Amino acid sequence: MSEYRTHTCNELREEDAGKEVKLSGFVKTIRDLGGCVFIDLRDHYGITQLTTEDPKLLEQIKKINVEASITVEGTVVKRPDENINDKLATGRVEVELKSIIIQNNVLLPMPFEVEKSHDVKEDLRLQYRFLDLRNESIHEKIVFRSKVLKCLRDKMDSMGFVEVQTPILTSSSPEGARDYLIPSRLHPGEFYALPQAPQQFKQLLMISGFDKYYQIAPCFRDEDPRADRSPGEFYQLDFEMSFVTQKEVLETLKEVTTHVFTKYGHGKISEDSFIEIPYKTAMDKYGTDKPDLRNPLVLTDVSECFKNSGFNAFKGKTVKAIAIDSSLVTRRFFDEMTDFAKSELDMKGLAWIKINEDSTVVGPIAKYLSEDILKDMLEKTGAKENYGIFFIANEDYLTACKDAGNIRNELGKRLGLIDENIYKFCFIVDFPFYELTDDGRIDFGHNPFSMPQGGLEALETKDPLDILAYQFDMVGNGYELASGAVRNHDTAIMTKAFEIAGYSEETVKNKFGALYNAFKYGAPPHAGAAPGIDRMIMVLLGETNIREIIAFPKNSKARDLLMQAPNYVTDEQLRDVHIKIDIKDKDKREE
RNA sequence: GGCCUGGUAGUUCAGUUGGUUAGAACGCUAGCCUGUCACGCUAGAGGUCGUGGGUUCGAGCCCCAUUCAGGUCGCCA
Repeated sequence: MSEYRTHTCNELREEDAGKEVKLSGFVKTIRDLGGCVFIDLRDHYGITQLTTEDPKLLEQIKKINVEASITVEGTVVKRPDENINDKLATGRVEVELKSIIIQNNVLLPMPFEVEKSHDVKEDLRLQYRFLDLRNESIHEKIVFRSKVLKCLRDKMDSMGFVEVQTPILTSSSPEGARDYLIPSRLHPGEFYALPQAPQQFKQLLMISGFDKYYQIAPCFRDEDPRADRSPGEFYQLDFEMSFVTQKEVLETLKEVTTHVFTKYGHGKISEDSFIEIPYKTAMDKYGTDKPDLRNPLVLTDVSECFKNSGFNAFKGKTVKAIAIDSSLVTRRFFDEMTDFAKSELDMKGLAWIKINEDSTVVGPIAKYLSEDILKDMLEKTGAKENYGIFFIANEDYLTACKDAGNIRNELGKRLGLIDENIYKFCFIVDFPFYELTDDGRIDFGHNPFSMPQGGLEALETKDPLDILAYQFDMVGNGYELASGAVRNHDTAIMTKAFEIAGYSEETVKNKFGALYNAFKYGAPPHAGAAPGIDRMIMVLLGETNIREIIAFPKNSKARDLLMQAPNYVTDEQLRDVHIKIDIKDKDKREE
């Protein structure tokens, strides 16, 4: 028997009545009724009500602060029928106290009430995260995360994957996100970098013949966070497979995702999930490469319709249309959407028309649309009586699509078109291999490790901007949940691919020396992907803030408010690693 | 780095057109209360209105700067 308890706070039931028990936990609330008192004792497992009428104990309880940790002894008693609380698993019994030991009282004022911590400003919560995590609902999310991690590991094991841990201290890779750097003590002036992903290691493991690798891998990127993007560090279910094509990787993603979302999701997986949508189609139809397919609205290209209309502002531009059933909205809805487009999306305006019940058409640009044009437009968009159509136009094709995508999302929200109780997944495939940079150069669109479709022949014969990559994302409910690729394992293709992007073979050798060299030793064809675990758990729980499902998250400036990192270090520490600080505002440095 | 929003009691917020002593709820403290489980009742303490400057007879409110936070764009192989 433990010195501290015979049972947890979630164990005692009616049939335990009469038992002498010992419980330990935190004081959730004290309800002092004068002659008797009730204490809700909370531990990791649940809540048990304690009670006493003993004057000596009543006196002792006056000294106990809420959230103190205590150990109590007492007798389990059945509650009278009229006092049963079915909201608690232990609500049919209570513990009649015999003794209380205060393990540690609360010595400072509480910064907030634990029971209401969810409503408290985030920086205060993070500063006192250890108290925030006592809150049952927040505590539960971390437990949930543990279950999902175990589920993922079990699933990967059962599918024959081997978990391999790869280095945390590694080398900086020049492409991609900004690295976190670690100065070397033994090698003055040299730096390690924290891995942005175990990308090169997992490819090396394929060359080592591990066939199927996975890892719940910490990844580090020194970029600004977002609500759905963890600051600084995050975890991926990183995996890679040999002798497979894109098809097998997508199947694996589907199997793992279906498994974990069926087991732990709060909604059903939609029947039509896991369809493959080419990147270009996604941009055309949804205006984004991470469409929320729960939203039934689609974009229609109506640029042609405006070519011969009298509305000059749209002439020669890309015009996207979104048709909505407007029978339940008023004129005001259209105006509010226009305001939204201008203020939130920085668009110049948002044109619209509304088709009345009697087929008359109203709206700011209605008068510019001839009968023929209108007929064509209704046919293309599927609009009819009691429908409205929004128009999004821009000289730049992609900007028009993206703006329209944002309008589509907002319409979905405002019209309540999103079914919160289902998950809809899809694969976005066929990402362009190259794209133009702002200054007109050709550069890799997504990542230089992926295989161009058509191989060497495509690189030698096609317009680079027409070449597609075996590169894909998995999207769920509008979130990018994974991305992956068939890797380029052929040094001839690799050299050519880099050449087109303006890099010499020397550069490739320098940048990816280990990989480049290893590919020369019978590298097998391989492919893989990496679902983001934090984001997956966030979507499983229906959360919109990724920090909610991380035990000790950094804030949106990548600061750890609890441990106060980053922070200044001593001059001696700096000397050890051969670093001199050179910042303008010297006053900011503390000794 | 840009843009948007916000910072008022321990916490969450309200605060009218710039006008007397800045309010509420919860929490906290003290007292009362023997069946509560959001216990109830009574009383009380608690504020440099983020910071600095300005306008004004007068600023929580208007202006400028600055700082912190959240969101977003850039960024994120």
